[in-house]
Amino acid sequence: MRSSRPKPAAECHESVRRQHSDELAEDYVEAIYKMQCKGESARVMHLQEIFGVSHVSVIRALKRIEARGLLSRGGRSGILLTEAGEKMAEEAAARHELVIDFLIAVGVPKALAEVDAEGIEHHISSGTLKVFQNYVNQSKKKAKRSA
Amino acid sequence: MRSSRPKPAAECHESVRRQHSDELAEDYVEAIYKMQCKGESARVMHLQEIFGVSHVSVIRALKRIEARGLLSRGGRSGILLTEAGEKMAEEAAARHELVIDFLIAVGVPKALAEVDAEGIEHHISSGTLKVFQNYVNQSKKKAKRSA
DNA sequence: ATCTTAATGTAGCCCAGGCTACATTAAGGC
DNA sequence: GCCTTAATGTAGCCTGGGCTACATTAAGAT
Repeated sequence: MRSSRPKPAAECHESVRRQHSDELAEDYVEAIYKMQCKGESARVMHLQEIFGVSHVSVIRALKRIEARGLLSRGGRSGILLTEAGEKMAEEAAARHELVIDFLIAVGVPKALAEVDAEGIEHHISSGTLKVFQNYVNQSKKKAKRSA
Repeated sequence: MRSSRPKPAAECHESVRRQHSDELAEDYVEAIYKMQCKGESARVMHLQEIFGVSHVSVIRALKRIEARGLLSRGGRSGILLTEAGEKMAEEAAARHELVIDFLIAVGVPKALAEVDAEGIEHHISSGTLKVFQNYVNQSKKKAKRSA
């Protein structure tokens, strides 16, 4: 907190920023989570590759995400998700999977579905997600029935 | 090459930026286009309201979009789309409509579909859009048949 | 013609998220 | 024990997009 800051902003754009920032945070915690699930400890260089950005960008993102209490980096022991971070990661991963499954269910080729899910997963309301969920469930039922 | 480089960047993030910037540009030209269709000439204050940002942000966005050759603002005669701008607007509007129609077709309530379409329309590949288009067409056919 | 006001534009700041270039640190090889 | 190297971290710059506060301009009222 700069002490010289007269609290400049109207509140309205706060939410926009936050949302934007959430996207990035979710992508990161999700990636870290997946690596941890595979037994690997997440490293800066891995994330750098995954997101296709410089290690500097990764480090700064991690700092911001750490400041939000989603992870901690104790020295070089890699990156550890906090409980909140894990929760976010699990939710993000679930949403991600759901979007992919949904896209596949409506006929998008798997590879494309995986790409597009990345793009849209952060922009879908919970209401629409529920619809997606229903749709996927229906599709599965139908598939089972016809099998 | 160090201090003398006014064009510092590696190319890789160019595309990311461009894409991001495209989103905003599309939203603007689409909004302007719609107003023009209704016979109104687009004004800064309108866009300000539509996007819920300050007029300053609108002006700066318009400048950047103008610099990209998508519109021109000759004095106070309002904002005019160039041919390229109109083309972009039409495509964006069509995509927008398609996404809404698709969401509705899979069961998302209309109001929600309209909100979510805003969020995701910029992140959907042309391949997936085609799938959406097919889906919508099928739905319409089905609706007609049962009618 | 002047005055007021609303619309537009400018100046200047903040933050996020890119980058490069340089600095440090941890590990391994010798 | 040193020396190289790869991973990480720092400094500093850019652009985009947000804002407030102030400046200008176009119009309408008087």
